[in-house]
Amino acid sequence: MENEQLHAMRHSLAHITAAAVKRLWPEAKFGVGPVISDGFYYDIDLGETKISEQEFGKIEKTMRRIISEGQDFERFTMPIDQAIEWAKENHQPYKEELLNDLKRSGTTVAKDLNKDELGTITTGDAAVDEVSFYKNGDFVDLCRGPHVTNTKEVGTFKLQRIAGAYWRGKDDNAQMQRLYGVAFTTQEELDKYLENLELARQNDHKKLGREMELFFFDETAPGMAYWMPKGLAMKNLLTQYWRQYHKVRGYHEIASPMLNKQALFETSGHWAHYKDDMFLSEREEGEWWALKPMNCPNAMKFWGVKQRSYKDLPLRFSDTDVLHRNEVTGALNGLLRTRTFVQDDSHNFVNEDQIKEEAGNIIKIVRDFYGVFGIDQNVKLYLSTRPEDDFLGDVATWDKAERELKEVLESSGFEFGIKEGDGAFYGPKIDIHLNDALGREWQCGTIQLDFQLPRKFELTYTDKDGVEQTPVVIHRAIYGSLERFIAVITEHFGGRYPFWFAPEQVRILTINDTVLDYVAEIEDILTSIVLSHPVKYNELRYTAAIRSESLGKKIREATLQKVPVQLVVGNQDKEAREVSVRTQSGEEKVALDQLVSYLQDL
RNA sequence: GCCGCUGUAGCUCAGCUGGUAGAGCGGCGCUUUCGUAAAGCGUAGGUCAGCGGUUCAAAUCCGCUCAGCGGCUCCA
Repeated sequence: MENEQLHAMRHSLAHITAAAVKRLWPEAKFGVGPVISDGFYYDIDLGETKISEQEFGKIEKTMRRIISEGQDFERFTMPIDQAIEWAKENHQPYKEELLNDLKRSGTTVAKDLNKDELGTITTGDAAVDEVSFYKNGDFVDLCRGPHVTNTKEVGTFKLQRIAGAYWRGKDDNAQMQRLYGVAFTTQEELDKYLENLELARQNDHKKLGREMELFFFDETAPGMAYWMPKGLAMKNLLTQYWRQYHKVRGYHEIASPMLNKQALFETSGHWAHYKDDMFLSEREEGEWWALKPMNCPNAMKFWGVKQRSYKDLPLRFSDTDVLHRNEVTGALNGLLRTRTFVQDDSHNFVNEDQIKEEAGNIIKIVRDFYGVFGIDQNVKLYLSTRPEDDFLGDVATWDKAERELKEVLESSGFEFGIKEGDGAFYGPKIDIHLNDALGREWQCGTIQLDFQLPRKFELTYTDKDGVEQTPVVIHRAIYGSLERFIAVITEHFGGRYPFWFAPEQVRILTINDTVLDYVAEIEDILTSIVLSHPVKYNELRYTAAIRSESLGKKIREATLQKVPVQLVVGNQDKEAREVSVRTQSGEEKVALDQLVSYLQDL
């Protein structure tokens, strides 16, 4: 198989990278060096020495020398205890840790191992008797393989970047230096890959946001977007569609304070967990107020404000209030990760028997919303199940809920994956992921069951037998955050949004000033146009470029700003009572009295 | 928060091993009224992210801080 060969090439390059690093820095201690999509990486601990990109040339040169030396990859095995001795003698503590895990559990995959035992020394019976090594030249590495037979067979590669990475993904462990490389069979493939990467960067929402005048950031408000008129138009349109859609499906929109005293979050439990990530203000000694980082605690208040009956269920409170989270600086990323954001939130109160149907209803909303943008085939859904130990509630309830969510997913027609143990401590969840331009996955929509929050707020309803019961809450957001959703669809469409969603849908381009009266006439028509699908009362967004510039320049500007419909207006058009319509698919003449229906049919 | 990189005019960028800042676009003014991706001329913009240090001299070297990007961790 070609893929297996490419995998072996990349894996071998990881070893060659490590071998080169060892030649340059003999004291290097190595972690793991796996294959990833498009390439490979190797985790290296060089103590105080920091590799920077300036050293890539030197490392690559050494790698090329190793490759040209034509070293064979030789596999051999060693008894496990002897391998541990080898790691000790060669001062490879990370390998030693991996070997101890192998000996005890037969695996080095951290999540399959008992946390408390991770990396500890093992006594007693071994889970594996011997382990395999690969040797190329004088470089020996613990490895399952497979590899190419000779270093000359590794194809073409390029070191890409260096980044810090915690050993075994735990931030209290040592931070290693992760050296990333990309690798392909041929130079053409590598060039193509780098070229595509460059093209993907053209679709960066931060770049398009500036060019299309959608939003910007300022260093006095890190992680918080400023919305320009065109960007705000999109944000409002998302909300408008959301509001129209939910209103007729049994959702009740609410709004609540943006600032609460700490007591609210103490009740919800967030104070203990997330105090450090909240924006706080100490109004009086010892009295803290917090900008709300999520809507749930306030949403709970709406249930508790009056007596509730089983007849009220399901009861759905939706809102789009502004939230603030003091995300760590390193996590911020344009609109993809902000400190101020709006969730298209809802808290649906149900009883346990209604979970499945309600989750099914929400999945249908997901289908509709993502379908409206034509991206329902691009989503990836994940079911996250009960965490190993850090969870609340009884296992039977969890199991039943997980089973039901899985059934909902199975009948949804969406493909989905399962993230074992990745659920929140209060309940299982379904996440909806979308890719950005660089192929990174971002969680957008989410459906989270919560068995705990209603208890914390002591919320109850009276069932038909007159007994007090506790409802279950489903936290759900379809877009996720409006900010992130806009980022993702901007990158998905490269700024060329569907016509109904385009921030500037139509631009009139004049040829000279003698048509200004005709332009006014056209503007009257455009002002009257209201689109009705998929969003009702979607007033047409247009501008007129009437400045004394060449037509070529006006076309260039409108095209760069990705305005989907350009109306060229000159004397010929004026006399013929028509406009020259430019779209991505070409150009055509449209009679003035046909303009409304033409635009409404786009 | 951690690791690496980056920060020069509104934008995109140039500025070699230190000698005290430049271009194109954009803005403004004048001219031009033009038919499908950049009209012409002129002009104004910068404590070179900020603070401190080394030096006769710092955009350039060093330190700290801030912000952004790529990863790691996190993501209620």
